[in-house]
Amino acid sequence: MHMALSSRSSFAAADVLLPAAMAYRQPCSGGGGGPATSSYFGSRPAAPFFPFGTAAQLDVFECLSDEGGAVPAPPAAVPGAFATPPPPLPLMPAERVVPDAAAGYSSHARSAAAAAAGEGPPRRTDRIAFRVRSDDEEVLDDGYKWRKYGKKSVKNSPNPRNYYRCSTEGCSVKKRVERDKDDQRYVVTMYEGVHNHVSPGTIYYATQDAASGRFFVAGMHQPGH
DNA sequence: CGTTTTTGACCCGCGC
DNA sequence: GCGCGGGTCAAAAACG
Repeated sequence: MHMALSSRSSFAAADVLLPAAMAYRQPCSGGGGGPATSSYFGSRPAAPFFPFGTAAQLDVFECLSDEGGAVPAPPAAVPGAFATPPPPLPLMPAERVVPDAAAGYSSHARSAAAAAAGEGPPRRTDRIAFRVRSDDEEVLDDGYKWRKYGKKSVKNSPNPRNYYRCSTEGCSVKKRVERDKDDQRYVVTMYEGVHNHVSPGTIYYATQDAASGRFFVAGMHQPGH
């Protein structure tokens, strides 16, 4: 069963959401105040992926980082991103969600990843988490094809956590999805790793300007296709 | 028929 | 050393 790849008309609002996603992501890596560590995009200018989808559902968009901790969604102007997103958000204090998620994941994900990869070294993986409002849809369509490989109930949450892996061969990007334990209306999605390929769904893609580090929507299809 | 989901077992690191 | 919590594997079932 495939997710809502086509069951939902997510394209209509995508032009709005894409900028939004990107805009939020930039501050995401910086950690809202600390030295811009650029944990995610900054260090990996490659394969883009967009953790969002089902446009209509995206109500609140928060970004979490495994090192900075909470990164409250930047309310207004985001330098660099083209269009300032129109999100009427911030009703949710990010501090509540992040510590839990971030702490838990950073410690365990590391060991687990290391074990799985068979390499002990501090192989830092790009990890990014989003918390979006989605009442009925759990798995947001981000254009990639995911294969579920596990499901676990977590200690401090009544909701199970689902584990997905990118089904594209050679791509080891993982993603875990769970409903917010406090707000069942929200879904926390965590991505780990970077896709080594473009979206099979050929949704949107973007390019990053090496000099400025900014992102630009380059089109609707893969380059050269 | 190929791919994905399901689900329990297994494994591993960490804290006590 | 042991138990707990969390992440992954793998076999079988389900699905399109």
